[in-house]
Amino acid sequence: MALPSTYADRNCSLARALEVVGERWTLLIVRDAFFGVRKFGDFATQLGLPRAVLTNRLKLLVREEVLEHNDNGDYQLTAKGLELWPILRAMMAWGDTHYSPAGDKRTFRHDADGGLLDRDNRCGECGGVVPVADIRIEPGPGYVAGDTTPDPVSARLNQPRRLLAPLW
Amino acid sequence: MALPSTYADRNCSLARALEVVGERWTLLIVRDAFFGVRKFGDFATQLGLPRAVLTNRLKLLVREEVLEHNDNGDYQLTAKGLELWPILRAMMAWGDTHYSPAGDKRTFRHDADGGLLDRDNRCGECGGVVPVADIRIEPGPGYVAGDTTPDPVSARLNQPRRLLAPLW
DNA sequence: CGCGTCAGTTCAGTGAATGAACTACGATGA
DNA sequence: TCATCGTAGTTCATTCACTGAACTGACGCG
Repeated sequence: MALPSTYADRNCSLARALEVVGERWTLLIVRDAFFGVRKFGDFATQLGLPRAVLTNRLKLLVREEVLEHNDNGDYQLTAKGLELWPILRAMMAWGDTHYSPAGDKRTFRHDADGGLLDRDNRCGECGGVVPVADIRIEPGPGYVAGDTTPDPVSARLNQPRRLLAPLW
Repeated sequence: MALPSTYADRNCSLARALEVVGERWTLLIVRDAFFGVRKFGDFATQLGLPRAVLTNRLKLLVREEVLEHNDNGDYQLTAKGLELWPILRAMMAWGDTHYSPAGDKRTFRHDADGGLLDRDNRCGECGGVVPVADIRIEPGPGYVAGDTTPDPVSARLNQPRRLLAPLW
């Protein structure tokens, strides 16, 4: 979707955004990066996508400065990448609303005071807008235990944890 | 992306949402629906996508109850489809921020009082959250005139207009 | 009846995704 | 020094989806 046969409408910032994060797997990779995944192998394990595709996507994301590939081989979100959070949040919210009748699959809390976050990242406890790094994610009422592949990466991801904190 | 080879992680509402709106073209079709496009031919003209692909995407969106196909052949957003607005808004905002140095390509205003909307759809004038149907969209500072194909559908879309109001 | 328009369908060609196997390379350790 | 292991990719044959152009079928109009 990205480079070959680009979207025609240059006046649409949506089309431009989709050229970067609109391809299959890309947003899931970014989501995993928010959840603390940083290593090639961990992305591959957790997402189960072909390694060749992962290579291409990571290259694109690094080229577009959504991720940076640092010296010890880790892929980490840049400031530009962190700004994708509202998109992920909106998509998860829509998916939860319409495809998870038992309730949200994940809950987001303010790590400092445990307050629930609304969909604009505002804390129900202290009322402030919580920066991404201070968000704690945990399984929500709609979470189905045992429904994930029991790989060690997923196991860690499904523990309550702070966003962006490295997995290992 | 949708049915064949579905995303594995059933506990991720993001993956579930992406199965519906994550395929190439789908979000652009939904965007056009917000902008008032309702007819097969107008989607095809405006997006320049192969008609076979358009057929598939519309079928999927109707099956998922994002659009409804009413008796006179129009495709219109359902309530579930309208709830995709925050996703579109977030993506357009990100695209504008990072790929439109001259400013936003579109501005959103409260049609009643002309107040600028922030990224949560709150009106800068009256302070209320504006429902989608009361949003007026118009070319913003980053809009590049003459950069779109001069088809009649695009021409109408680039006039200031209310969201959801039919094109014709 | 003849013509144009709209809404799709069909089809050959191409490019990307898939899955499995393979390679390159640094760290460990006998 | 050399074998072993884990990580990070690459390669490749197959499958699948997208592309673009042409075609079909239904409806409206004069």
